[in-house]
Amino acid sequence: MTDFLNDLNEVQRNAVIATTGPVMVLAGAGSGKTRVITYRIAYLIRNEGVSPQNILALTFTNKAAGEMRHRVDTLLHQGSSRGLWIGTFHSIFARILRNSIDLIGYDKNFSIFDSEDSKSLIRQSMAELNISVESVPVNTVQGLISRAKNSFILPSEFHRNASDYNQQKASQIYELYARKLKENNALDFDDLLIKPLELFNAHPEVLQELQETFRYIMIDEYQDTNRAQYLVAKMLGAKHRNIFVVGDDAQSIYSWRGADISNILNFQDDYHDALTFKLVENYRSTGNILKAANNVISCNLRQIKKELISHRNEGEPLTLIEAYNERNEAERVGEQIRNLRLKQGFEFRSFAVFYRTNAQSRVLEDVMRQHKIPYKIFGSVSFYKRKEIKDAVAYLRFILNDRDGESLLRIINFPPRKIGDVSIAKLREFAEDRQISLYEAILHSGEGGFQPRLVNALSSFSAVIETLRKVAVDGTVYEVLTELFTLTSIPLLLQTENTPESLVRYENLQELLSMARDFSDHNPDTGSLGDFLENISLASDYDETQESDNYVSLMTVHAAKGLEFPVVFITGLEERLFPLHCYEPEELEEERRLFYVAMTRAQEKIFLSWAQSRYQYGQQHHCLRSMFIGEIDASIVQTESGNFLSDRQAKEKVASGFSSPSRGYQSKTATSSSAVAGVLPKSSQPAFREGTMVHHAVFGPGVVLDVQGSGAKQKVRITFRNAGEKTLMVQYANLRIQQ
DNA sequence: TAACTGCTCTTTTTT
DNA sequence: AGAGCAGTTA
Repeated sequence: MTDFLNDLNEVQRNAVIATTGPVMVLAGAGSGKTRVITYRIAYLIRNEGVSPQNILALTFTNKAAGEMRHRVDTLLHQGSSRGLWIGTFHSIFARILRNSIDLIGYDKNFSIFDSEDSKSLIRQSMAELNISVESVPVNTVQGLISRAKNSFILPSEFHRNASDYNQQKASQIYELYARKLKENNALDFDDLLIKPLELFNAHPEVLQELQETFRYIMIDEYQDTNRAQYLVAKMLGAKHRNIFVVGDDAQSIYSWRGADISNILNFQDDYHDALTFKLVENYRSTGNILKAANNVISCNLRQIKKELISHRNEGEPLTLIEAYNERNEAERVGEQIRNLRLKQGFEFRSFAVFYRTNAQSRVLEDVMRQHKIPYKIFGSVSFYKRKEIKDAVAYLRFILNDRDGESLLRIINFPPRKIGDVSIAKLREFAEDRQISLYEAILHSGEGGFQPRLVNALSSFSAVIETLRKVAVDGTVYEVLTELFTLTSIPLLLQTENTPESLVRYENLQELLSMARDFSDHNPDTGSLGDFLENISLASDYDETQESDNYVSLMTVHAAKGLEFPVVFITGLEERLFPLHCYEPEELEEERRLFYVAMTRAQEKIFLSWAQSRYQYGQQHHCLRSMFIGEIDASIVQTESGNFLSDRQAKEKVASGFSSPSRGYQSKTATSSSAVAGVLPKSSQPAFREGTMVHHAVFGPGVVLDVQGSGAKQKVRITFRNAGEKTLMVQYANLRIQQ
C-alpha cells in the first residue's frame, strides 16, 4: 500500500506523510512540488481512509488543478479524484458562494464580471460622479480598487486612508462601483475572493459547516496568495488545522496583483507548531542551468536562502543571441528551433519561447508562420474574450440573471434591432422613474409612451429572451445555444457577410457550440447553464494543453510558471523590457524572480536573446542589454558561434576599458537627428549636472535627472516637459543648456 | 440609427 | 503600429 511512496525522496516523503497539523513546504523550482501535493492527496485517501469530499486543494490556475486531479487519478485508479475539492481559488470560492450567497443579499444566479465588464461599470460610475477619464485613467482606478479589495479594504476604509488625488477619486468610484455590481447581481473576480469573508462574518454557521467539510486543506503556490485568499484559507482551516502550504518565495511574481510574499515568509508566526520542509533537490534542469539561476536569484536581498542542488549532469552552456532588432531576434530563434530539430532530434513541443509582454508575441508569431514552424500562443486574445463569443455568452448570462446590465447592453442591439444609445437612454429614464430594472422597463415599454417602432423592437428582443428562458428551464446548454442561434441568426449573418474575419467569427461560434455540446454530454442534468457559464468566466487560454499536438509554445513568463520544457528561449532581455520597470528596488527584485522562473523552466538548454533596437508603441528604440544577463557567470554563457562571454569580456576590457551595463534607452529620433545636426566638438561639450535645464531640438525643454559615464559615452537621463523621461547620449543629443 | 473618421492611448504580468 | 473611442456626418 505504501509502494508509491518509494517514488519520493526522503524529504518529499516526510512532507507527504505529515498529515496532521500545519505544514509548510518550501519547494524550489523543479523539486517535485506538484508531486508532493498529489502524493499527499493519494496518501490521505488510500492510507488514511480520508474521504475525497473532505480534501480541499487550492491552486492558481485551472491547468494546475486539472493536472493535480489527473495525477491523483493515475496514482490511485481512474475516478478516485471524484468528490475532491480541487480547483482555483476563484472557482472553489465561486462554488461556495453559489450555495449560500443569498444570505448576503445576492441571487444565486449571480453573474461573474470579467475585467472588461468591470471596466465598463467603472466607466459608468465615473460618468455618474462626473469624474473625467482624463483626470484619472480607468485602468488606474480599476487597479486601485482591485488592490483595495484584495487587501480586504472596504470602500469606507479606503476613503479614510486615501492619501493622494487618485486614491480619493478611486475610493468614491469604488463605493458606487460596488453598489452597481450588487444592482447587477454580479461579482467581479476580486469579489469571488472577498465575498466569502463577508459571508462567513455574517453567517458563522456557513463557515462552521465548511470547516467541518474541509478536514485537509492544501494550497499550491502559497507565495502568490493575497490577503483575501490568505484570510479565507486560514478561516476554513481553523477547526482541523490541517493546513498544508507549498511555495517558493523565489517564484513570487504576482505582487502587482496584491500577492503578499509575507504570507509565506511568516507562516510560522501564524502556526507556531508548523512543520517545515525544504525541497532543494532539482530533478529538472542541468547543472549549468541551475547554476545560472542560482547566480541570478542570489542578487536579490529579500529571500529565504536556499541553493538548488542539481541531480543531473552539468549540461551545456547557455547561449546568448544578440540580434539587430526584434525581427532578427525572432528569426534567429526560429533558426535555432529548426536546427535543433533537424540536427538533434528535438520535437516542436520541446521548445518554448518566453517574453515579458504580450505585445512581443506578434513578431515571433509572424516568423514562426513564415518558417512553417507550428506554434501556439498562450493567452493572446482569449477565445472567451472575442466579441462574438462574449455576445453569445452575454445572452446566456442574461437568461440566468436579468439584472446583469452589462450583458443586456451587449445584446439589446445585437444583432441590430435599431435600438441605439438614444433609445437606451430613454429606457433608462423610464426605469429610474418607476424604480424598476432595465429589463422590467423593456417588458413594460408599452406603458412608457415610446414610439411604436421602439416598442416593437423592444418586444421582439424580450420575446427572444423569454423563449430562450423557456428552453433553458429543462433544456441543455447546447439546446439553448442552438435556439439562440436560430432566433437571432447571428451565425447566419456572419456567414453571409462572407469576409475572412466574419468567417473566423462564424467558426468561433461553431466552436462554442461544440463546447456546449461537449459540456451537455458530460453534465446531462439540467440547470447546468450556470456551471457552463462559470467555467467560461473563470477559464483562460492558458489552461488548455493538448499533449497530442506538437507545436512550439509561445507565452509570457508569467504564464510559464509551473511548466517545463527541454529548450527554453527567453527573449527581449533588454533594460526597460526585462526588467520592465524599476522604479523601486522591490520591483526590480520581482523582475529578477520572474527571470528566475523563466530560467528554471528549462530542462536541457536555455537561449537568452536581446535586440539592439526594437519597435515600441510605434517607435523604434535603441536598446541596452538586460542587466540580468550580466548576473550569470560568464563562463557558462556562449554566443551562437560558440565564444564564451568570459573570453569576450576579457578582450573587451583590454580594448576599451570596462563598461558596465547602464539603464535606459535612447530614442532613435535623438540619434538620427544628431547625424544631421552634427556633434559638438568634444572640447566644447557643456557639463551636465543633476538639475541642469536643457533644450532638445525634438523633445523641447527638460531637466537633467542624472548623468552616467563621461567622455564619448556620457549619457544623461532627462525628464522632458512634453516628451517624458528619456536617456540620451550627450554625444548625439545636441542639447542646449538653458540659463 | 449607423457608418465613418480622426484621435488617443497603449504595454506588464492573470483569475 | 494598432485597437478602441468619441464625435461627426449620411
